[in-house]
Amino acid sequence: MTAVDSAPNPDTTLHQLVTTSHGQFRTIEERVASVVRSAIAAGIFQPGEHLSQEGLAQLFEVSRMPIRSALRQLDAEGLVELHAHRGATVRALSLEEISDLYEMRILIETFALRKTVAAITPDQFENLAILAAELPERADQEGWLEARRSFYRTFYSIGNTPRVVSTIMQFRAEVNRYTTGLADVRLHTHDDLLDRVKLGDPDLAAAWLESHLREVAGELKRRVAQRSEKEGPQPPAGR
Amino acid sequence: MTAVDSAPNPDTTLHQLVTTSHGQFRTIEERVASVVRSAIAAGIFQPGEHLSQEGLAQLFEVSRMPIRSALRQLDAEGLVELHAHRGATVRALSLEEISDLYEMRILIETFALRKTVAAITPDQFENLAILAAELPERADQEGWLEARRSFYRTFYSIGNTPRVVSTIMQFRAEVNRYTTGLADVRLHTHDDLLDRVKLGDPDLAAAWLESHLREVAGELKRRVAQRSEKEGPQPPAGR
DNA sequence: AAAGGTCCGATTGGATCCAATCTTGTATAG
DNA sequence: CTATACAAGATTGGATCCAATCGGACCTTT
Repeated sequence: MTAVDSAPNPDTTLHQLVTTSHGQFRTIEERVASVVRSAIAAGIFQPGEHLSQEGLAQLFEVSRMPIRSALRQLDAEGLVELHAHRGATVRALSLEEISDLYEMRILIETFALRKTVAAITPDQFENLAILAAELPERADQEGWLEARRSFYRTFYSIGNTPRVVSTIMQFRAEVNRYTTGLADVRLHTHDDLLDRVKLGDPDLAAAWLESHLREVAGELKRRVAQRSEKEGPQPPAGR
Repeated sequence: MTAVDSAPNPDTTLHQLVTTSHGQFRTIEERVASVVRSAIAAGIFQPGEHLSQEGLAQLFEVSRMPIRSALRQLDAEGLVELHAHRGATVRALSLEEISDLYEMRILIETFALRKTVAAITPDQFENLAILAAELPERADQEGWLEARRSFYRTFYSIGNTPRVVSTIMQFRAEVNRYTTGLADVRLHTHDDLLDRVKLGDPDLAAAWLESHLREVAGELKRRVAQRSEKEGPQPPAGR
């Protein structure tokens, strides 16, 4: 129950996530993993927060077993931290780790973007443009985050192997919960990206992506820095 | 039992792994995950092979539950593939995916290596030199793979955040099982690496690492290609 | 004889129960 | 008054049992 009560207000959103996730998964653990992943991305479960198996089990109205499986998976994905006999906490990233994550994103995503630009067909481009056009109207809605994930997944899947795409999506998932506040900036990011892709120059597109990611990382670092000095100086993240 | 019998001969090695893993883990699932990870890296469990929960449970003489948790974790790490109600198989990488994995390794590891070169102290260097000197004599022994893993982990931990190190180790773990045959080439790789690090020039060290990884990747691709044409043409990896 | 459907065995997913470990509060000794 | 040791409660790890799903064999039908 701590997992539920600790969320100040968006508790309703959490229940929405749980209830709307019913018919779309083959097993319960997949359902749980997906919902908790989304909840962490949306900031409903905040970094450092303790997630008790019993609380989640009551929330989903299932036993603790699929919860455990889901947490194990999220642990390997880097979203939660599991300590033996002490339970799970939402992983908190230090300023330096966020910075590193963005550096790695720049390296991998520019590598992948070049391939995408080289491989994309007019049909695929049109399809992506439609998806991008649908995104703004879903903003602030419940499926927003998932829709954006889906867009980038199909985008990078063009010209890249599943292994590369999964790495990209994992990095994105890890930083997502820190970027939820910058929605105003990122509303037409997709259009900007597609504009560069349309030109067909891999170097140009890669250069734009790098500067864009660096910009976001900078703003993020600024925000985290000023927040941490407001809450008083404390080591990156007490364990 | 299929999991045991299918290994033609190194079956004994598998039992060695299981028996020698007794006192060093806090929970059974950690033990299982570690042993299976090593077994996949060593080629005892071969790509595409089916791993039954019951077989592994009998092998470790435990219930199926810690097996399931361990498999879930290895699935998220990319070493096995989990299909609902159909069990786990050792993930088989296509030629293109191996290539991509090495490209990503080049990007991330050169990034990390520059930081290591810049941050390393004489004491740390001496410590690593000792570890590297111990490696050749443990070759072909049982703890060889783990010792090498440990070396690279401590190496990259110098000057880099845990998040970066864990990404590197994950990539390494995924390609390890395809590189077990090239031990002759990689016996003094560590010394070569340390030589470059000793010079203190990040660019030089990064350039060497890139060419080295490219060389290994090339040999790997050649080997996989000729093996697949010997076994007859077959799609990358049937599911 | 080939194609489709149905039934049964095998394997995995989920629930309940028990054991082990950690945490917290309390009491006692210094 | 502080610090350490002990003990009770809570939470997680592991085992056993039951249910759901998948695969293949056999049979029926055209």
